[in-house]
Amino acid sequence: MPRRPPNPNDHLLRPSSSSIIRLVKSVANLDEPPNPPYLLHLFRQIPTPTTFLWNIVIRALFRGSSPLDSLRLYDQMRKRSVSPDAHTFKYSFKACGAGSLIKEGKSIHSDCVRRFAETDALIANSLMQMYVEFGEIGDARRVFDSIVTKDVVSWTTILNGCLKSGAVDEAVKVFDAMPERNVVSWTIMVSGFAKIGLSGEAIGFFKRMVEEGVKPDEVSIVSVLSACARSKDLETGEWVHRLCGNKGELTAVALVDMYAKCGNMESARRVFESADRRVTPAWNALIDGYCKSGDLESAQSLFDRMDHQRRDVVTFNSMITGYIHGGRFKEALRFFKEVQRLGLRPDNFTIVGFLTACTSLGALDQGRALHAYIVTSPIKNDVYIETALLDMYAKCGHIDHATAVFARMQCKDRQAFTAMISGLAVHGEGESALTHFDSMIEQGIRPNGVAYIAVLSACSHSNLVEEGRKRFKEMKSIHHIEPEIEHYGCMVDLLGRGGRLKEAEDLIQTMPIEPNSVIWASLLNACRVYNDVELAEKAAKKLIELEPDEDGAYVLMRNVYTRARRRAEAANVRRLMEAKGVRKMKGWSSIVVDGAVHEFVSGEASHPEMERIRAKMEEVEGRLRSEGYVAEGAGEVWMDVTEEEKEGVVCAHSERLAVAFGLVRLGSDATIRVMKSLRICGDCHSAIKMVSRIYAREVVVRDRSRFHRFRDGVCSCNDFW
DNA sequence: AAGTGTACAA
Repeated sequence: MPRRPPNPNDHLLRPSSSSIIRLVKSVANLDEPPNPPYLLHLFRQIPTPTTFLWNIVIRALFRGSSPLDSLRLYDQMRKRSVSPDAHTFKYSFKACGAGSLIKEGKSIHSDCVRRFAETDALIANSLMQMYVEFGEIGDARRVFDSIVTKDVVSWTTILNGCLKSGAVDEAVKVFDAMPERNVVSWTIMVSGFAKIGLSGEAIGFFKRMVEEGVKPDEVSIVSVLSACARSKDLETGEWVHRLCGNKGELTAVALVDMYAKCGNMESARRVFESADRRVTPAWNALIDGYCKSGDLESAQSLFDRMDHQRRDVVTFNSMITGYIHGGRFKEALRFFKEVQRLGLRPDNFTIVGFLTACTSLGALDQGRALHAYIVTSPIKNDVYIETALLDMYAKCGHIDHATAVFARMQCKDRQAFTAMISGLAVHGEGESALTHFDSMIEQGIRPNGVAYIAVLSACSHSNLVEEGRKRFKEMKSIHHIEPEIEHYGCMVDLLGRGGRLKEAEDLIQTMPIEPNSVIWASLLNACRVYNDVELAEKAAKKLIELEPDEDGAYVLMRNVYTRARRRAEAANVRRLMEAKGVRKMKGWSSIVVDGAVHEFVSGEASHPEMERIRAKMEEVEGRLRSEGYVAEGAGEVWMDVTEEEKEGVVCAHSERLAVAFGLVRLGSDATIRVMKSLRICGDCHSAIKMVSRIYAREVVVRDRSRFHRFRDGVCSCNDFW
């Protein structure tokens, strides 16, 4: 029968019953899913449909993604006492599976056993598949065992169910016991193992399949290429490429993605350029590859070359994360505006990207606005969004909001716990961080190296030396995680700041990894705090070897000599710096007022409201002095300036300018929130403490390593940072 | 009965 296109006005012609039946059959059998209301409208005009007609409409409806309509039809069929046959059940089970209609599925199952034995593979296979989609592997297994003559689909379905439910050993048993395996069975093994991170095994199954003479199809090729991409197995990827050529647009996409993820952008580009159809996923895979390799220019030029109509939300998401990883947050935020302007629907990936940009910029207000938007939008919170949200609040200074987000999370994974722990760490809440870590382990979540970085840095920020030592030992002895350079860095910091300089030095000497600049800088900083000139000289020498152009070692060394009253040597360091052309890095601070970011650089007077700021600073200085404040500049030199300049410039440190600006422009009860690019200096720290008391203002400073919350003359760091 | 591009913690 020739298929005719559905015409919405056909029903107006009041056709005969037989032509309606022909129309329903043709609409229901279309490859493209029909419009459900239209199909139902036609169907209802048939006075007494046969079981066959009910069946094809039930099938058409769930294919058109209306599984609930399928089941309504099944119910009507029963009410009108039409006998269901095997196909009725097959399609109804599929509809239940597709729509996660668990209750309905079980009830139809019991209807079914009253009429048919489960031993019929036609029914049993779809029933099994339904239980697999419900995640009820036990029920699926029971159905499987009851089938008398299992065909290859029965075996393959239960195999898929085992892997989906995480029963890997069971899956292997089923696979070995199968009397016959086709390309689908093999592909299930390939993708199932790849999904749980065992890409090597996944690739092994593919190779075995080829050896046993089963011809790979496009789905299996795509699966194995994805496994190669995941495990960065370029060699196998190239072998698959030779095996399959680049036939088929899905293969081409998978090849581009595989080469890009393996870091071979030349091959990725070659496949892309020679593909007959450059579909959006292929562009996206290539763009993302350039972003991941840090080549934002190539990514941007591809993006520009792309047909505007072709760009989808994934394209934008890739660009956004690319710019974020490149540290270009403001440009990343511009893509969001573009997504909205084009009327594309931001998805969870977009939201996470936006939040990450806010976190890095310290843009609390924008992050908060997005949080409000999520609540009212159709976007469903997931663990990524929630983790990004809590991280945003923590890093923007609101540890209480972060804690609240965390408490409400339905499923807390390792990343969520780690974000919470490191949030508590930078706020100096070490004990709470350790409690969270312990409760994570109690819940059966195994820590990894990153979680341990968070824990050890929490100990180090809160001066929990013994706890830190204990955790560091347990890391290897209990959790079998080999410490990496970052963990040694935390330990050197912890021991050094805790005054155990000798132990810190011993650790550096005995650690199995070559110490890096972070480690030597930590030790040097500890030497400055505890006035150990000799060890400081050793550390500085190493640091300068590793980073000859950086100013850190010189600045710290000058402070060490000055504090030890060895002025000649301090001056010598200064001369050395000048001779080598090492320049001091200028720090900056920023503060948000009325949604606008204001940036301040030490000693610079470029801000348009500088007059008011200067007046405020003079007033503040006056009040500090009358309260007995003396600039610590006499003992410690923090800036690269001469003695005469010293006090004046210390007073003009960027964080002081930002705080003064906050006093001028913010309401008298608003918290002053400042972000600083470097660590806060000791002098500013004491001054801001007093400001918080004299002006009865809460001041929060986020510096390079942690938060300082100043309230009533006290800082949350307890002067330890 | 199987597959495909983008995300969070340091």
